[in-house]
Amino acid sequence: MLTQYDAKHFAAEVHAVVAMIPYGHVATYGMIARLAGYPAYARQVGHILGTVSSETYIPCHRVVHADGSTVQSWHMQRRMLENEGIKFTVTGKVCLQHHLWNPETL
DNA sequence: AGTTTGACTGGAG
DNA sequence: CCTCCAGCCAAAC
Repeated sequence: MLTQYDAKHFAAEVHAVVAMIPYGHVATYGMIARLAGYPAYARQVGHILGTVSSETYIPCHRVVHADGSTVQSWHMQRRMLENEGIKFTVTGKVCLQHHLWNPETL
């Protein structure tokens, strides 16, 4: 059982949630945090994806900011998303109305 | 042990 | 739609 914050457990949960994001869809850092069981850890999700992601392949490029914008310090992300058919608005954000993943569709 | 940093978020202006 | 800001929390200094 989990009595307090456990970095390894958190990383494992984040890994599992991100892995189920369907092709052509995206999720936000906040969604991942909530689905992983850590509602207030959106920032930590970003930390995990930026460091632990090298261990195993996970579609971390499908995780964007809550407003649909892509990560400023990770320019390759947008290209990867466009490569799988994701559309962007003229303001440079992912068209969430069409691509935001709905976890209830599992 | 105090401060800064960061792949975050929602609300206010 | 954009910028600014307080709240957020572990990690790195």
